[in-house]
Amino acid sequence: MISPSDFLEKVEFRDAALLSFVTSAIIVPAYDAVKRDLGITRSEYLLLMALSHYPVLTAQDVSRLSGRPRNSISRAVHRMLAVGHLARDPDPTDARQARLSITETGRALHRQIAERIRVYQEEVLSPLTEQERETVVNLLTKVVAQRPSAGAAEL
Amino acid sequence: MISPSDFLEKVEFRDAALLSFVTSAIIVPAYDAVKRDLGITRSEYLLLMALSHYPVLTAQDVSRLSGRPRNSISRAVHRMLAVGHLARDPDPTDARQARLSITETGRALHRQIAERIRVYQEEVLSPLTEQERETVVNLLTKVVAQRPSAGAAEL
DNA sequence: GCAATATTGTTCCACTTGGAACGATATATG
DNA sequence: CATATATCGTTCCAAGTGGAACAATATTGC
Repeated sequence: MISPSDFLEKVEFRDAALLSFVTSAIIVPAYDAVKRDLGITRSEYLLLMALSHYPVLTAQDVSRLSGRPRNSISRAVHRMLAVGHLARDPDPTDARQARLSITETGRALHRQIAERIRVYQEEVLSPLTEQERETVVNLLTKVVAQRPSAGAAEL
Repeated sequence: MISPSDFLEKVEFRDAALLSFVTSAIIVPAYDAVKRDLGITRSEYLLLMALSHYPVLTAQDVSRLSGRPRNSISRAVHRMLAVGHLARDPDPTDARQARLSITETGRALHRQIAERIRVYQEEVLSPLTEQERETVVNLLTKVVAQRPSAGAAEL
């Protein structure tokens, strides 16, 4: 039987493939679990996540921050408004945009989602010692520092 | 202005977010360029990639190897057959499955795609020294070794 | 101050995706 | 040997996705 990880050693861009494999091992199951159990799509939790770290954002801000297109965020905003996880106020200085903020129930949901993803992260990265993990984080941080505005995390 | 990378420092699962950010910075633009310039979808190049490293595979093999569902691979097989990048022969010992192999034009296309992705990889990882990069690769390899059959690379 | 241009958020649409069910074939069980 | 179960590849369908065009509003340049 051929396993997916055998494939990694053969591929022409092995380093990217390794990064992708590890990322997927965390993100994909976590994302599936969140969608299945909480009914939240990716755009929706990116929206909640952005708003739980910044008190007020426009939809455009969230789009740029998350790397999702504006129409996806627009849909997410409507769904989250409908279930009361978001508040939207017109911006008094610019009638085009609206000021979005997260509600307490939205924040609670975000905490649930984040905790769930964190559990997957810990499990996948458990083969590394504390120090090894810190090394990886430092080196990846160095990489990110060179492209602060690149495509955004495919979280 | 808030940049996506600022977000990384705040998120609850920063390590996964870092991995995801770096992976996306390579994979997403590379994938977009391949689709735009060569008209090849992700399932299709995963198919070509698998077959350029294993002489004969069934669609099921490719599905397991790539982590893509069987119907996606099925579609990819038909498209690649239509343009002559693939050959399909009935398996004499099992009429359910077919033996897939890549043609010379398929192999050439694969080379183009792989080279293109490799260029993105080199550009994004260029902030690391040779040694640092080796360190990252070793540590990620250690992580992968613990879950050889996990979800497969989201390449 | 006014016309040209840019930006925000939305709707529309074409496309990709992956789960589920299906027919055909193979394997296991009694 | 017959029936139940599993597997392969396919088709169907519902859902998510993102580009493009759009109306409303803001900003810029003359």
